[in-house]
Amino acid sequence: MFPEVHETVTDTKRTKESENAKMGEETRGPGRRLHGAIAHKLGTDILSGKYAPGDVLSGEVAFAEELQVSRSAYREAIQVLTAKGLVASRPKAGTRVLPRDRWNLLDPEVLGWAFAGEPEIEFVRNLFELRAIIEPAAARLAAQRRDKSDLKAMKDALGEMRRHTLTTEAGRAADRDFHSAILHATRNQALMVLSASIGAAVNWTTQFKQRARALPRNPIPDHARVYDAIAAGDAEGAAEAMNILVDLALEDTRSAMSS
Amino acid sequence: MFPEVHETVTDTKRTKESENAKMGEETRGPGRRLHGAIAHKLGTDILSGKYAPGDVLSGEVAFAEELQVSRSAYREAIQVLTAKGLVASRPKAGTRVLPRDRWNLLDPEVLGWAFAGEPEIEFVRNLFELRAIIEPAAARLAAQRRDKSDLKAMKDALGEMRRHTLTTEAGRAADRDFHSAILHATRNQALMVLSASIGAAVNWTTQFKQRARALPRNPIPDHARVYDAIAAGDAEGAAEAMNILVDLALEDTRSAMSS
DNA sequence: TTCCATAATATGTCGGAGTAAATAAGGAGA
DNA sequence: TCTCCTTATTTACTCCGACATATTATGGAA
Repeated sequence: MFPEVHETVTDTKRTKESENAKMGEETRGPGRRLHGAIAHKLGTDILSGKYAPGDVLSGEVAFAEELQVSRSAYREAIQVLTAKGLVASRPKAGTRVLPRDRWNLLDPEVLGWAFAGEPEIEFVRNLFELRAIIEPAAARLAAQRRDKSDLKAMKDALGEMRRHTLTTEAGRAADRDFHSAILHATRNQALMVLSASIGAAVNWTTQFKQRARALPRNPIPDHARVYDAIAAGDAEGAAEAMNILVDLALEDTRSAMSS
Repeated sequence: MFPEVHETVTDTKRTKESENAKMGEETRGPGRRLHGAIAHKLGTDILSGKYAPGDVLSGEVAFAEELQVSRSAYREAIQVLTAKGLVASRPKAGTRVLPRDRWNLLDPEVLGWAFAGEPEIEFVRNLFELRAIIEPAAARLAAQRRDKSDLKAMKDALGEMRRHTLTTEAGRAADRDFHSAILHATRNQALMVLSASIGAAVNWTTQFKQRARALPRNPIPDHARVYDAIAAGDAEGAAEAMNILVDLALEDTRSAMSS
């Protein structure tokens, strides 16, 4: 769609926001390819609700032209979105956004797109609920299966957490490392994959907390209790301590988001 | 690399296995596009271990030629695998298989590729462990949040299960519907997404059980107990009943796989 | 030996042409 | 008038060949 001849305004909602993309500049971070940038843009647009489930995107040629990219790059981006269950395309019918229950919401990249804008509070609650299910169970397994290297990783992360606060990136990284070490000690691949998703979500929600206000609570003692139970091989104690930890985090986030 | 002047046989491993693919025939089921077929082939090859983490695939032109497909189709397939965390490609360095902990193992399609061949028994155990964590918690939430339509869906699925056995596709579908209805009643998007993965895994493992021998146990009473507890709003009872159900399924699968 | 300019190589992007599939339109037959 | 089959048309799908870009390897100068 060359701006000077936009006579084919066949689709519904293109008119008002034609000051669109032009890609390949600010949206395209370093190291990210063009098709990756397109996928990121479309992904965030879909997750933010700009394109709702059931909507059919404009055709390949039109949309690629609109974004000022080649059809190849656009198509490769669409394949990415298709792989994550966000869209599906068929000849003649076009490319349409799939219903939400088809989205791979636990895909790390999709989660990133969801949190790129303002995520729905309901979805954040869902993630915390999942975390409240997974992590105590993981702590229980970790207490049964951990070895010395696992304990060392947890202890190191705990030490890092003592040196920084959750308001710093280093502190959040240490927090993630601690939880990641626990997941790793479960020796369960599937749980570890969830670790990537949950860890990312936890990271973003702690950023929320930081945005709202400084953290009132000192998280070290709660984490230390989890570590002690795992080190002692106390499965039920580890599960219970982790339960408390997650509940407190949920509490903090809830009050932060209501402010 | 024009076919009539193929004197440049620079790559390493083309010689011995040149009787390879030719795609677009038996591997390409109806409704599946060419790039989807390529992604399926490469995905199963990676999950089966034919390409191990760290391996670098032959170059685009060479591999596309080997599969007798265009570079475009091959590239789109690679984008799919990249989106699922199986591979990553960089200019000059080539496309290499990522370590296992980067794979999105809970992606339904990836799970399908994993079960296309003979899945590692350890991985199946991991999935059941995850299921044993998720489903009782889901049943607990479902008991608290279900409405009439949820109960009707469960009841219908239960009725279907009574009419068929798990040796038939209809019976397995009913079993999946029952568990899916419970997940849906939790009102938790993240849990529902896991439903797709777990449901698929359960389906494939029940197929395993069937392959080994006919099911000895009648699954109806166990399922009915879960339903009764959810219908009664008994959260702890639902969790406990589901716990038993998952344990029994694990038991059956374990004995079937050891035979 | 170290460092920087240069070349080599593989992925990335582009534009265009043609194929195949799914829907819509139209016409023949009942 | 309705049904069914044929035909058009639209759209995604595939292919091709070329060029751009990024990264590594190479080789020469300091």
